[in-house]
Amino acid sequence: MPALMTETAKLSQQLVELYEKLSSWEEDVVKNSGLSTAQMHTIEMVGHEEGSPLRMKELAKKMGVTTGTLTVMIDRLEQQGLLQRTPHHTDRRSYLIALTKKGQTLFVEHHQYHLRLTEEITATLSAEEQALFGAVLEKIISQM
Amino acid sequence: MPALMTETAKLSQQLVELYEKLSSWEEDVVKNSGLSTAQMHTIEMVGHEEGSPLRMKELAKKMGVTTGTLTVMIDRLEQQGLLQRTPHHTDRRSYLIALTKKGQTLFVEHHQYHLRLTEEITATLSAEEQALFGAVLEKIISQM
DNA sequence: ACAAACATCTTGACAATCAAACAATATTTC
DNA sequence: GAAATATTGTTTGATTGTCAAGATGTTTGT
Repeated sequence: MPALMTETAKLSQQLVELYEKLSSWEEDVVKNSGLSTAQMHTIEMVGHEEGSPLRMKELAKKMGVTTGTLTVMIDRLEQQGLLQRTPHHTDRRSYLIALTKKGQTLFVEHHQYHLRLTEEITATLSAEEQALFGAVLEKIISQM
Repeated sequence: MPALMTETAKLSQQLVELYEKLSSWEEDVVKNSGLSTAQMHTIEMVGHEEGSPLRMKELAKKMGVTTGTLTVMIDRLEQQGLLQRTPHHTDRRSYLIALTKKGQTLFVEHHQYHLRLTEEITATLSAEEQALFGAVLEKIISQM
C-alpha cells in the first residue's frame, strides 16, 4: 500500500480487497460441490425464500438477471434434482421455484461454510470490535 | 431478518448483503462505460500495477484465471485501445501488459467512482467508527 | 547441442448472459 | 363477453468468459 494515502483511499482499497477475498473464497468452496458459482448463488437465493417460493420473474429480478437467463439456469438445476418448478395455484402462466430435499441439503451445507468463515473472521476480534463491526455494517448496508 | 439468530449468523448475512450490494453497485457503474465487469476488473488489475507491468502469466495468476482466458480478454481490450502488449526486454516469450493513455483515463475515472462510494459510505459514520472499521477490516483481510 | 521447462497463443467446448421474438394466460376496455 | 392489451415464461441467436489440451516459439540446465 502506498505510503501516502487519504483515509478514504485506504478504506476504498480495503473494501476492494475484502470483496476479492470473499469472491475467491466462495469460488474455492463452491468448486468442491461440482456447481458453478452462479448456480450456487441461485440455490442460495431460492433457499433463502423458504416458505414463500418465488416465481421466475420475481426470482430473476431479485437476482438481477433476465427471465431468459433464469430459464436455462433453472432448467439445469432442475435436471440435477436440486430444485423444481411447481405450477402456481391461481396463475397458470407461472411456476413457483423451490428446493428439493437434495437442494435443501446442499443449501444448508453451504450455509454452514458461510458460518464457519464468519466464525474464523470474528475469532480475531474482541467482543467490542465484533459488536461495533456489526453495527457499522448495518449502517452501511441500510444506506447503500 | 429472522428474529432469532446467533451473532455469527447475523454477521454472516450482513457480509453476504454487503457483498451483493457492492456487486450490483459495480455492475451499474461499469455498465455506463460500455465494458463488462470482467473487462473493467482487468483494467483495474493492470492499472494497479503502474510502474511494474506484469506478464500474462503473472496477471492471470493474480486474477485467478488461466492464461488462455486472459489472452482473449487482453485481445479485446487491446482492440479497444485500452491497453497494450509490449515485448519483454530480456525474455522474448513474454509481453508486459500496460494501460494506454485512454486506458489510464478510464482507470482513474473508475477509481474516482470507488472513492466517491467510499465517501458516501463513511459519511454516515463517526470518526471513531470510521477508524475502528478500518482497523477491523485490516485485521480481517490479513487473516483471510 | 539437446532436453526439459516455460510463456503465450490457439482451438474446441460449454456456461452465463442479454435482447428480441414467441406462446400461453390474465387483465382491461368497450 | 369479445377484443385489445399486458404479463409470464420460454426460445433463439449472438456475445463474452471460462477451461483444458495442444501447438509454437524461447530459455535454461547439463
